Amino acid sequence: MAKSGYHHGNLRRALFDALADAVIEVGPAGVSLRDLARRAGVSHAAPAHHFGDKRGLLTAFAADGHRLLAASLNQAGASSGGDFTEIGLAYIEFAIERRAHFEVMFRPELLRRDDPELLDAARESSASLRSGAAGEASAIGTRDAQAVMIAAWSLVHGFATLWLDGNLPTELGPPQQLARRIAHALEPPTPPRSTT
Amino acid sequence: MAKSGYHHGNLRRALFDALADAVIEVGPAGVSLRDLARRAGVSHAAPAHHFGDKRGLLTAFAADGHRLLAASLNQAGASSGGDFTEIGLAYIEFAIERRAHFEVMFRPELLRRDDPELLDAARESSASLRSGAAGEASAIGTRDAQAVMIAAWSLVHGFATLWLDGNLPTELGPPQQLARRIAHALEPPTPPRSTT
DNA sequence: TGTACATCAGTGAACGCGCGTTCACTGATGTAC
DNA sequence: TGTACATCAGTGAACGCGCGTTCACTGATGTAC
Repeated sequence: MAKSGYHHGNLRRALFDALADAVIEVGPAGVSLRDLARRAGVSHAAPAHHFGDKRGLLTAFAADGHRLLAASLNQAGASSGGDFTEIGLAYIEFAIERRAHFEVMFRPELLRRDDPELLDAARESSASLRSGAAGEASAIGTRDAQAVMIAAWSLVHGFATLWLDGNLPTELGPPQQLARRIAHALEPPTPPRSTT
Repeated sequence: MAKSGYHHGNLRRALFDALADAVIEVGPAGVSLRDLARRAGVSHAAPAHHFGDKRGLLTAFAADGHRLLAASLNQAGASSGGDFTEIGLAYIEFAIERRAHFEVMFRPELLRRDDPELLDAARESSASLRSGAAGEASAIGTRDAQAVMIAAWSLVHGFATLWLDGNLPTELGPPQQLARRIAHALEPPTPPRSTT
C-alpha cells in the first residue's frame, strides 16, 4: 500500500483509520493532529498539509461517514422491501459499527458546516433516512409524515447515543438485540387485519 | 453575595455558573479550569482548590444536573397525573433550558463515574423517568415495560440531542412546539374509547 | 469588649507538556523531449 | 533508453500559547477564653 519511504501513497486513508481509533479512545473533541500523525507513522505536519487544518480533516471524515450511512440505510431498505423498522435497526447498527464516524458526524461544532462535500453527503444520508418515513406515517394513521420521520430518527438516534455514551445498563445485553426487543415491544398489540 | 475581596463566599455556585456558560460556548470537553476562574473572577488555582480537579468539578455539576432533572420530571408527573407524554416533554424542556447540565450529565467519559454523589443523583433522575413508563407500557398493550421505558427515553433523548447539536432544520420552529407536534402525530389514530 | 489562635478559602509564581500552525526544505514521481 | 525539469507529498525545526497541577503563601473568619 505504501509506495515508498518518503511518499506515503495513501495518507488520506491512513489518517482516517488513525482518526477512527483516536475518536474511540479520546472522543471527537480530544483528537489532535500530532497524535494522528504518530499513529499513521508520518511527520506531525503531514495531516495539516493534507487536509489544510484539523477542522478540514474532521469535516472530510464526517462526509465519508454520511456516505457510508446512506449506503447502509439504502441497503437495509432495499433488502427489506422498505421496512422502516429494518432501516432504523440499520441506523443503530451503523452507529455501533462505525462509531467514530457517527460521533464525528453529529458534532457540527467541530466541522466546517458549510463545506460543499459535507453538505452533499449529509443530504444523501438524510434522504435515505427520510425515504422510509412516508410509508410508516400512513401505516400508523397520521398525515404528518415529517413529524413521524423526526420521531423515528429521534428514537434510533437517542438509542444509539445512550448506548454509545454508556448510559444504558450493560446487563441489558448487546445493543442490536436490545433494539430488536424494543421494536417488538412497540409493535401494535393486535395486528390490524393480519388474521385473514 | 461575595463576602469580601479575599474570600469569595460562594465560589461553588459562581463556578457552576461560569461552567454553564463555558459549556454552551465551547462544549463540555473544551472547558478549562483557567477559563472558568477568569469568568468567576478568581485566581486560576481556585477551581482546583475547591473541587480537587477538573473531573471533580464536572462530576459535581453533573450530579447537580441529575437532581434538577429529577425535580423537573417529578413536577411534570405530579401536575399531569402521571401522563407519560408530559414527562417526556419535561425531559426535552430540561435539555433545552439546562443545556449545559444536560450535556455534561451524559458524557460519562468526562466524569468520575463511581462518585457516590453522582451515582445517587443519577439514580434519582432515572427513577423519576422510569416511574411513568409502567403505565404507558400497559396503555400500548405490552408487558415489556422496560423496553417501552428505554424506547421513550431514547425518543426524548434523541430529539433533545439532535436539536441541541443543531441537526434539526431550524425552520421547523421552536423545539418545544415541534416536540408537541410529534407527540400529537404519534397518538393512536382512533382513540380507544374516548367518545363516551 | 478584647486578645490569641486555629482554620481554611483563595493566591500567584512556577513547572513541564502537548498542541496547531508556519515555512523553508527534501526527495520521489511523472512527463516532455 | 536517457536526461532535464516541474510537481507536489511529506519533513523537521521553530514559534508562541494555554493548559493542569503543585506548593508555599496570605489574609479573612470564627471561636475559645
